[in-house]
Amino acid sequence: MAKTKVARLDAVECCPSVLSAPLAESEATELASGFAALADPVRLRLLSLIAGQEAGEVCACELVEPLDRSQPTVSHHLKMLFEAGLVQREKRGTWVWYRVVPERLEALRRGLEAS
Amino acid sequence: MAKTKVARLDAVECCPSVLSAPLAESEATELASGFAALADPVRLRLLSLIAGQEAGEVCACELVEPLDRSQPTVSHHLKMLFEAGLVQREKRGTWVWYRVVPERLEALRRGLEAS
DNA sequence: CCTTAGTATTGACGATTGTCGATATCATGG
DNA sequence: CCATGATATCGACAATCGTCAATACTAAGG
Repeated sequence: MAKTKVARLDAVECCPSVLSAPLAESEATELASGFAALADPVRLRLLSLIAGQEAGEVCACELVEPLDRSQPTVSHHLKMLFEAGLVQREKRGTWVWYRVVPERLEALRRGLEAS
Repeated sequence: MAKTKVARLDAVECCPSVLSAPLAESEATELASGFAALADPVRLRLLSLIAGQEAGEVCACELVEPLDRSQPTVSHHLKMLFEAGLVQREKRGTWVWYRVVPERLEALRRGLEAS
């Protein structure tokens, strides 16, 4: 991807930035909901656990114990991450496998970029 | 709020990343509180309004009207941004002037960086 | 079928958040 | 001093959030 050439265009069309004033109310609401998904330590650790896997994915069954939270609580946070577009999930038999969506993280990261 | 002393001081103190697994609980809590400060549309618009000033700073009196919120509400959000280290404030006579702290935004941005 | 096991949902609870009106604090200019 | 105006704090309220126990759902193996 020739990113340098189209970088500005993408930034303008695809993802509003905090530093590109003035931020419209709808853009602000959209960005804020993304950051809200990151505003919890359990969810951040979930992301880091999933992203840290060699295979790029991990079974939900391996995410309960290291977080020291109940299974419903972990399931709840995984759902929030999924609905925020930060992780993707795939059911295989009894198990559900999660992987991060780097593009979504990148979009939020660009929201904090200095113009 | 003294953090427990850690061997890899630089790596831990400077900027933990979501994608640098595993994210310790204290690091996750620290990062999450930063993102929580960004998880509100009013605060994002405040940041964009302050950052968008030519002079790099703006009087608080100019921030109430464009946000369509009461003065106490805006003051409340400015306080949260200040306590999160995202803005700096300076009192000059009756007025208070705000400017963004780019380093803080940058630190949070790096928290979302791929490895 | 029935049991087992992984995952999701429900219902409840205390804690936190965003909001505003009322009020306090503070600096300035008569 | 006092009056004015900018900013911060307080008190209250509804709404949302994080959490867990209980339970429902679902796929696999006897």
